Amino acid sequence: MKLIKINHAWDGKDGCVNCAVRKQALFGELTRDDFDVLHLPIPEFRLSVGETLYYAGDAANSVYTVRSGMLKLVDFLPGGEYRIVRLLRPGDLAGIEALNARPYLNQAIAMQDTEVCQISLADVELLNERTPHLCRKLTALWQQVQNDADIWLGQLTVGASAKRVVRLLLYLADVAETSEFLLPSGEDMGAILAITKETVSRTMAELKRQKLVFTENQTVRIDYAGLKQWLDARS
Amino acid sequence: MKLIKINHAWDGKDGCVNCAVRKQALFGELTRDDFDVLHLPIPEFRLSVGETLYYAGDAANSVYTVRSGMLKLVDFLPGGEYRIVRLLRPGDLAGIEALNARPYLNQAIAMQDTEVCQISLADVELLNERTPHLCRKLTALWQQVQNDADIWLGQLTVGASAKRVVRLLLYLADVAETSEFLLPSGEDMGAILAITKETVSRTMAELKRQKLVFTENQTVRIDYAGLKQWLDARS
DNA sequence: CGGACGTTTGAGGAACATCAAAGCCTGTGG
DNA sequence: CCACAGGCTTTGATGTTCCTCAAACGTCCG
Repeated sequence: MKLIKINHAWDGKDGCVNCAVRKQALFGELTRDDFDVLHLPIPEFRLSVGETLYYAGDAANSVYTVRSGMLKLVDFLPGGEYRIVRLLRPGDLAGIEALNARPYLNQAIAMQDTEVCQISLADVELLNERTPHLCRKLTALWQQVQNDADIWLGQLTVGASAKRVVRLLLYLADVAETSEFLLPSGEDMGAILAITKETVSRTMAELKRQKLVFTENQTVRIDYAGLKQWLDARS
Repeated sequence: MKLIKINHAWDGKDGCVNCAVRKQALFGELTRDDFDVLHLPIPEFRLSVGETLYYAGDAANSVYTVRSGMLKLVDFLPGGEYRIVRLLRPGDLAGIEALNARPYLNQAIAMQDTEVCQISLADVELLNERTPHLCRKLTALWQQVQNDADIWLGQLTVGASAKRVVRLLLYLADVAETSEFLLPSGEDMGAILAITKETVSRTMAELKRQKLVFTENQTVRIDYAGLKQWLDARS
């Protein structure tokens, strides 16, 4: 793996303290002094679309805070198929299983241009002994994992394929906090929903015909309320 | 909810310290002295098949360590369908989302006669300030959640229905650590795999014909190696 | 301009859901 | 002890959904 390492002018303590995603991220509840414990500067990497941050089974020495962009966590099945089990957005923590000294469970691949901060296991452990803040934040991040798994399992892999597509669109709008966002490729949507890209395409075409979604290039705008109603009508 | 409360002769500190599932469970890494912090005795409940431990949306003041039996975590969908998103076995922690002051995410229902210990949020927080052991154990338990979610998403909701059934049987054997175990009802297996109970029944019938699984009453014995081979043959 | 890649659309067939009825345990009350 | 009701499972017949395969179309880059 030879990812591009970024060197900011503000590398060092102030960079972290003022980080735009710090509130949501792992270091969200640390005090300014806590940062003195860390090995600074924190390495930061930039990934382009399709690049892999780590592979399933890799020895895990770091976790990564997503600063911008989006990562997909992918399971490859014997036979070449793949399944996307989670999406990571700014503030999320990738490779969280490293905290148990386990190899990475899945492959992390950038779906857009993405920036991540690398946090070594050693730093996490140092901080953990120093302050209870980190444990609280960790718990919150794990909770997020469970929350997502719940949505994935309860809503995105169940029922008619059209419903799944609509639920995914609503979910993406929810996490993006806007009804206009970058649409994953048909194949990726299929890998999230456990349906084929052709079925995704057909469903999207139908939704466009019904004026519930509008696309231009990669970006999509959805009629959030309309889609919710569409869902309720066939539940 | 009026569950049956159990009163053991050994209620108190010794009961916990000597608990059969303590090593895997939340208190696994506590020292004997740590127990002095707790409000003892720890309340313990017994649930019969079908009884509910808590409902989705209930205010969550406790987590529960499963001592024996099995719980299912269930999502109910608008329309009466339901989906099982996780199974909890002895040593697992139910209601883990309570640790973030969130209401319970799903309904917990006993699939067999089941015993649980109730641990109040207050106790967890007391311990957490006193010792870093708990945080480590919590992290391990959250990891388990992620692991399971991964298996669920990657293996149990993907591919032909027969493959899913076989993967579920192998999974159940793995967690039970024996190839002979209590078989969930057809409807429950369907709710885990996102297929109908009829399809489950047909698949099981076929596997019995092929001498890969044997049932008597509720218990099932599987030809573990045979099923693995069966899976590999059609991957 | 041409090639690679992702999307769209179509036709056909397989897999699974649905509906329905019969069979099988289990517990209950006569 | 047997009869019977209720729940769960089994099996069958039918229909729909969605996957598969295939070809055409569009878009991005060299």
